[in-house]
Amino acid sequence: MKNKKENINLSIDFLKTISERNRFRILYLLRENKRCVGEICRELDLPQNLVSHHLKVLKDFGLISSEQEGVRIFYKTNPKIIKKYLKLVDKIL
Amino acid sequence: MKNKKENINLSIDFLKTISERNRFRILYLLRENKRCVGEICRELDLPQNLVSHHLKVLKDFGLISSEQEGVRIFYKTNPKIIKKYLKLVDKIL
DNA sequence: AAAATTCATCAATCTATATTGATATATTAT
DNA sequence: ATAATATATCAATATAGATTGATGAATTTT
Repeated sequence: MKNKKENINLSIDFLKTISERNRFRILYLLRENKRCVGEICRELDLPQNLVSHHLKVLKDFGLISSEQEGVRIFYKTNPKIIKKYLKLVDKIL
Repeated sequence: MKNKKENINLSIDFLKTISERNRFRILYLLRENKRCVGEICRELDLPQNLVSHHLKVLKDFGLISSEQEGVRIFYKTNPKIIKKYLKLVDKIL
């Protein structure tokens, strides 16, 4: 169990990560099925480099994971991790 | 019950509102006792106009409320409303 | 009524970061 | 080996919004 200040900072970082519109939409899109980058681009009508960038931010925070399948890379979300952070925020506020 | 798109936008607006560091700290500070603006400034070591600005953002979103007492204005948070929005986010993601 | 205190508001500036454009890397197909 | 496809990365720019500085409005005190 971390201390209060660390939990506050962690909560803020989490909230900043998911509050960006396109990242939130990506998480929403991935909540059911895994998708490759190109699919995400098409579904959300966003350029590839932008989607790659947001995927990296989400992955760096541990909210999504990826697996290579041939030339494509599929991303999937882990709802349990998201729930864990939401609970932390709920506990603090 | 609103439609999906509205709920997504509402969630994003909520997350943006609380993810700003100083607003998060204000909410954290107010979660127990009400405080006047000056107290918040002193506790968080922030200038008065900045605190007023963030209080307005939080109040406009309905996350806090205020009551005048003489020359001072006390703000308090409503944890139930925050919980309601967190639940919405949890449902969507 | 004047001064002091508390808070709000507005315009200007600063800052963080989202977006874009160009390019690199890796895998598959021909 | 070359071309084609899919994704990542990096530098440059754009933009949203946080912060600051100055001022105004309201209430209380003297």
